[in-house]
Amino acid sequence: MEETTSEVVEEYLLEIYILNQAGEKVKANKLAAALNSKPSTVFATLQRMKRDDLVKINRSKEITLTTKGSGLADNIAYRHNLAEYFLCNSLKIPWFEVHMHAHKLEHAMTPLVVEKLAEFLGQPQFCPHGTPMPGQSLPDNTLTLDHATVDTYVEIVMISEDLEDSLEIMQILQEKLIMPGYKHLVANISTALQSISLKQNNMETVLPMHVAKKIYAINVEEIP
Amino acid sequence: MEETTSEVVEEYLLEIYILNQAGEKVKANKLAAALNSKPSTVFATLQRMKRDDLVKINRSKEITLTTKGSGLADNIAYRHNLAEYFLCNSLKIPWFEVHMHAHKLEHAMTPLVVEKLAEFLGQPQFCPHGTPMPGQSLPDNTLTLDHATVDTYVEIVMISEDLEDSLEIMQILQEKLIMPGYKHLVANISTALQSISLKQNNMETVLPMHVAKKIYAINVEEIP
DNA sequence: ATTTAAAGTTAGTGTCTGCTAAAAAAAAAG
DNA sequence: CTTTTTTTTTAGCAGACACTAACTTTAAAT
Repeated sequence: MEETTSEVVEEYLLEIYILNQAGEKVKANKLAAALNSKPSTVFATLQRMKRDDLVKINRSKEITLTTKGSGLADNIAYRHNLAEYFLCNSLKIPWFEVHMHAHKLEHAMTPLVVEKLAEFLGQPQFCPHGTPMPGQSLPDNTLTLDHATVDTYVEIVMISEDLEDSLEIMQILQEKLIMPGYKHLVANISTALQSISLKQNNMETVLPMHVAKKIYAINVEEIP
Repeated sequence: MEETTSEVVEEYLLEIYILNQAGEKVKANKLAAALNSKPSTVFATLQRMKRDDLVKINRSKEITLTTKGSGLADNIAYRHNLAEYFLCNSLKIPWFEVHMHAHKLEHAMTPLVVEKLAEFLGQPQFCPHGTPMPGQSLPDNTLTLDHATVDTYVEIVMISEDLEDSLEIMQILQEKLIMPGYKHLVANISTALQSISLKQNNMETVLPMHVAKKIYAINVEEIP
């Protein structure tokens, strides 16, 4: 009956969950990079997680969460997003860096704290970076910026979780107002340079495609 | 330069700090009981802490914090008290149980979170149980309830940290309004029964001396 | 002061989490 | 279809933290 999940395993669960959400195939290798760990360490931890029925690994080494693992991951993600919301909106910690602070807090929130914090915050439905809380989803017409069309206007809806690990990128996004709710003109897309350029208020931002791919938006009418 | 303190060691530091504050001599044995751990485990951990210059142990086995350990403990205690204040006043988690939730959070608060949380809460000077934040202290005329005088009125100022570990006791204290700010009549002191009885609003509470010793109060004029 | 009880210490284990280095397997490239 | 590169896995090691069981020292009690 004793089902305690260690902090390390919680981090693995969340990372697998996030990579999953992003539609990527999760391989041990990628996990090691994301978790800043060595392949052999990841391997060992995954063995334990397999033993504890948290993950499954198929013949082609793809890692998926079991029902049990998925349930836990859901909960961890919720705690993470709630913490981010609190840090950003209540404590006014800068948007670009709430992720790392929430990452510590998420493992320390008891069920009662989660419940009361959600109440306190007014049951937020999205984290400050636009990630939907469980039960919520992004609009149907959401697209990633690498699929945007030149000369259309987009409204940012979400920054993918795996961009959040890079403080440098996040800081630029904040400076350039590439944040949920803000509208930008898709000024240029260069296949040659593999980049997309956004304009807002005389401010131009050039994003490499691999970053643009991690940013979700919807098409909107021209800014009034 | 890498000076990371594990969660376990942080708990040891805080516990030693608390027992110290209560004026008790800290011995490994008492620590084991307080930390819900085995003597041999405590011994091993203390060795590591000694190695890392966090504690000193003298010939008569008394454990004291080094300057380094004391500084860390101060900070941990501050995080703990800040967390309690937040849980109690912002999240409205019941007074009697905030301790255990704060106990988890205290290890997960980054310096920026501490700073911003303190700001958000308006730089509180006492935790919900009356423990002063660093820089603050209790009134000069503070006494523990085992030294109260019959037929005088007392105003509770602080519940000692080590009572907080007992949910049962804390729940009773809350029910009987034996909380900072509340005034009670010292109705009776029985040396035979080793107990003290408090009265407030037709409500009588009998406390054993060993509990009364952990409750701090000041003498006040009769309740109007 | 000798006995008894309590507290401290040592020895021996085990799990989790990390690492390096090397081997095996799989995928990519020529 | 080999060769090269990448990924996975094994093996071996280490530190933190937890335990039990036994042993030693210290303190308490008679």
